[in-house]
Amino acid sequence: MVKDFLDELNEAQREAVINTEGPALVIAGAGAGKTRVLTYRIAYLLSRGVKAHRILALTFTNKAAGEMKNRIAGIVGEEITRHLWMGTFHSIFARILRNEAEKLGYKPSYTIYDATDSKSLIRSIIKEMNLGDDVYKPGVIAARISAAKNNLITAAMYAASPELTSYDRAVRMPLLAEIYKTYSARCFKANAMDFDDLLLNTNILFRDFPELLEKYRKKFDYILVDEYQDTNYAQYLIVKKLSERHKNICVVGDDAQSIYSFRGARIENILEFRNDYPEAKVFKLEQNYRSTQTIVNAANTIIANNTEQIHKKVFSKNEPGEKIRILQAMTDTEEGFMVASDIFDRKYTYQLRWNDFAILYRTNAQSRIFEETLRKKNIPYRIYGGLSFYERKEIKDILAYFRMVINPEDEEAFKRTINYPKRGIGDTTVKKVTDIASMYGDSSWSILCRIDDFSAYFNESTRKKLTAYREMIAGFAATTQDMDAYQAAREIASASGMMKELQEGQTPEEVSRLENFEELMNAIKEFTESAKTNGEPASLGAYLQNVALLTDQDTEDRKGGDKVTLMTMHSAKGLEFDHVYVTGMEESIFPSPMSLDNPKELEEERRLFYVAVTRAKKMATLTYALNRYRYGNLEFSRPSRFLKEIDPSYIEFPQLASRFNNRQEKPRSYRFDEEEPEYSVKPKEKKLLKVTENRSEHNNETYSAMNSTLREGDVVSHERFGTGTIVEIDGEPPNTTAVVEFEESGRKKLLLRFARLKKL
DNA sequence: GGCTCAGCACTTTTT
DNA sequence: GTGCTGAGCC
Repeated sequence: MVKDFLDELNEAQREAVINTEGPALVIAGAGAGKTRVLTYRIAYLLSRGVKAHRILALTFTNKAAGEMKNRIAGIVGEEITRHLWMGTFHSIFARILRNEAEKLGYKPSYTIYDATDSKSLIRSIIKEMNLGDDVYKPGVIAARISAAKNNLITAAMYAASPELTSYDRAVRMPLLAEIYKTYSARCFKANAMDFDDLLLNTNILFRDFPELLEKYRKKFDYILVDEYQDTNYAQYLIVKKLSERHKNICVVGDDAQSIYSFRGARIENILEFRNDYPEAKVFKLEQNYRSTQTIVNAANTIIANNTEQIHKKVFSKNEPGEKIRILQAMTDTEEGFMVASDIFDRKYTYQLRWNDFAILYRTNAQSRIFEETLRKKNIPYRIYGGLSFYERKEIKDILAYFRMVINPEDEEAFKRTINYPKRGIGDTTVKKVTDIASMYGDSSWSILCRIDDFSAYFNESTRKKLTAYREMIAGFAATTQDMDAYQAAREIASASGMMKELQEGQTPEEVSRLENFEELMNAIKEFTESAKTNGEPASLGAYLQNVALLTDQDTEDRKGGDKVTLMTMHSAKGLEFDHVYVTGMEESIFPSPMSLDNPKELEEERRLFYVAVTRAKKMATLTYALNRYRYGNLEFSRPSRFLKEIDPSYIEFPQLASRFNNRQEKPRSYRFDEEEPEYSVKPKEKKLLKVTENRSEHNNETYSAMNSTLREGDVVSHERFGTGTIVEIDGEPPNTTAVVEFEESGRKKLLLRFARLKKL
């Protein structure tokens, strides 16, 4: 069996798999089979008798961990795979911190504050300190605190650092250290950790409790880290400490794909790996199996403009493939239509699925226009990013109830649930409660527990309402004690009035909120069932432990269906699509204006471009608009400098050719005129053309209702194909489909533009 | 206490 | 164009 899967690897991959002892650095170019090496290396370890629970594999996303687990399970079986310690840094160390929380003064039931919770807490601290949030911007402060934590700088260390504090004075935020201190204290009091605390506290745990460090050192015989170029200092140190004894540490990554420095990732970790482990074996995976030669070569010419990198020669033995297309649009709206029509045409010309296409952009704000244009063309799409599922208000609201039940000291959950649904406890009352709480250095919950001590502050009816709330939460804790997560969630949702509130909604937004709520319930149900089958705890508390660390990617995926993917270039990392559109290739967008004054940041933008282009398997299309709406008004923008960095021999400008050959004034996004794709439609493979009723002024085309006047057998003419006969019409408007047999060539063709048919 | 409306600020990427 | 906040009114 071992031999079987080793045979599927190339020389470099195999070496990286079987050299399991001692430090190893695997430099994996884009599409070079990085995940493959990781999974096989783990499978190989298991096949050599290493116990699954002694392997620690750290990834960057839940999705990566999940995929790897599936693939390993496919080789060695699910039962063994289940015992692997495989997950994101955050989830693995959250789990370890659950076990050891008390050492640091936390309870095992601690809550994880997500970015929204952190920001909201910071906002309220700023307010309490009577600082203007125009100077002390919560977002900026959250980023500063996060950066400090990623570099293991605690609040006390921060305040003691002349460098940091003088910087803060220079940017007119002298009290930042103070805010950081209060923030940390509040989190601690609320028995809550934010994302960065999970890593910071793990480090503190290992620093202050050497016997614990020893315990985990002995526990994990082999450590593997995926996407090592994206690790920050806190993560680096944890891994370094854990592997210090046996040094069986294998890190896999690609310095050319390091794109997360803004949130603390240090490309140096991978560049300088050999400084820490001079004896490390280095494996370079240079053959790209994903993309055409053109794409790989073009990407190489892009990244060659960077200075800081590990030398490697990525190559492809796939077909040369088509050139990279660069398309120009007059406006951002036209860019949207251009991309949408191009996808539409390609899909029906080449019989593709919507799944084969992805539209990538630099900022989430750009997604709106693509959503609109795709919708107008009835093209199904799936959008990632923006507000993630778990960040939606209705989801956070209901989760806040669960949090209150599990950890009633959770202040952010308290603020969310105290008056939602409305129960007559207004802002004034809430503020009084939280003020008293911070005065006593206590949680709001504990104030509610002895509310009658504060009759001077609250009149009787208010006290009654507060008590009713307290009893409701305490009641939930009691009644759901022996329930599984799903039963408990249902119970709390209906008894709290949340269900009723959601069901009463009439507007489309409210209906969608209810749908989201039901989706959450499904997710909880799934969690409960899978936990039960695996013999793991299925309680609400167990569910809550993971949920804060989930992103929507796993849930969105499940919806499935054949859809075009829309996402930022960042979130596209690790994915691949046949056809990729990299949009907004403009100086004012990409590279981001924020990066222009810093060569390092500019290099990171270039790596991001590299990542985006190398997502494409068959064809990459780069688009830009000459004018773009930026919050209100139209602004002029120039093509991105990155476009000029690609070796010209790999790119083409189809619009220019088209205009020339075809006397067409409009920029055209497809090369209809050059080589007509040949489609002899055999009866069984007949795929049908979808025609929509949408109208687009922009490309002066109408997908019209005239389809309803055409019948099978009608003789029609087409501006380019000549005359032909309709052999089949299927479906109801607006989704009518048709196949036409053209006389001229004697073969059947699918049409790109149904509306171009004229009945004769 | 709760609702509505006007004005404002915002756009880099996210575990 | 959007989403949040705060003032003003019921």
